Amino acid sequence: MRIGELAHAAGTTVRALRYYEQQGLLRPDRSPNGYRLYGGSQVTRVANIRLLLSLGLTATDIRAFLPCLGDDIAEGPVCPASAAVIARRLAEVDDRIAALDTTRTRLVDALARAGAEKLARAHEAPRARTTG
Amino acid sequence: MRIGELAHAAGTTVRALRYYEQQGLLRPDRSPNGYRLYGGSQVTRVANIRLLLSLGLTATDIRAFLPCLGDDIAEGPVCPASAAVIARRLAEVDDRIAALDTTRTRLVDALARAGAEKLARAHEAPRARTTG
DNA sequence: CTAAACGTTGACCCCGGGGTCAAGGTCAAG
DNA sequence: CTTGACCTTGACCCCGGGGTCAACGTTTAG
Repeated sequence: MRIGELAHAAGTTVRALRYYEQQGLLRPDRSPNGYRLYGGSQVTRVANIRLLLSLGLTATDIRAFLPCLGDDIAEGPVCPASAAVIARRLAEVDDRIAALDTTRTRLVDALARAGAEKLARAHEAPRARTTG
Repeated sequence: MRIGELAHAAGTTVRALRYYEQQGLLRPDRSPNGYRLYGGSQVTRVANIRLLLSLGLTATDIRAFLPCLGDDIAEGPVCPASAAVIARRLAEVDDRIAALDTTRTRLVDALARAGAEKLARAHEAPRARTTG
């Protein structure tokens, strides 16, 4: 299949596929006229790339998944080589969450000082509901 | 005082101050030779701008704070005009946190499938400790 | 034959908050 | 006069993930 067909099958755009290739995530064959040619398994591969991107991994990060990028990573096992990458990203996410929690507290505080006590109280600690 | 002095006093850079001005957050006088001239109160103003930026507000958002940007917003009341801006930003932060929580769960899950069970368990639910 | 619908590469645009030159004006001290 | 520290505006660079042209080649249908 050619790039347009793959883009359609994978629910993305031609531009994105060329970008993934530029980032070293895809290596399509070329027909004599220069067109990119993809096999059907590349649909899964592209889906995996997009899944990992949605998790906040960068294109560079995803290169660590190359050995298992053709597998069904949403369900099955992920290649061990990527564990370090995931762990690092996880740490970043934890940091981001902690920072946002701090920010949240300060915003609620500022809201209270803005004379919007009702509004502030409504937002007081909504996240507590998720654990208690 | 001139821009270099203010930058030093406010703990930031000349470039940043010019950027804030470009964004409409500062309006210094000009000396006959074109140099920017700032009063001492502008130090607080710049500190406020930087505080709000650190909370994730954008330069555009901060324009809503113009009426109270000279006050001591870290301690005293914030001008009511900015309440809506803060509330909106708060909603965004809540969304971000929720999204990151989801991402976190998926990352831990992926980590487990990567054969790094110990690592995954270590990260299992560290945020639960903050509420329980 | 021709037009449409594909494909190709290359290059500029976006966002946010500035960093980092470049090229030049101004002012005090030596 | 000269040096050096300060100031000015303008313009390009960064990151990530592409969007959106431009200018051109190829294939397919009528």
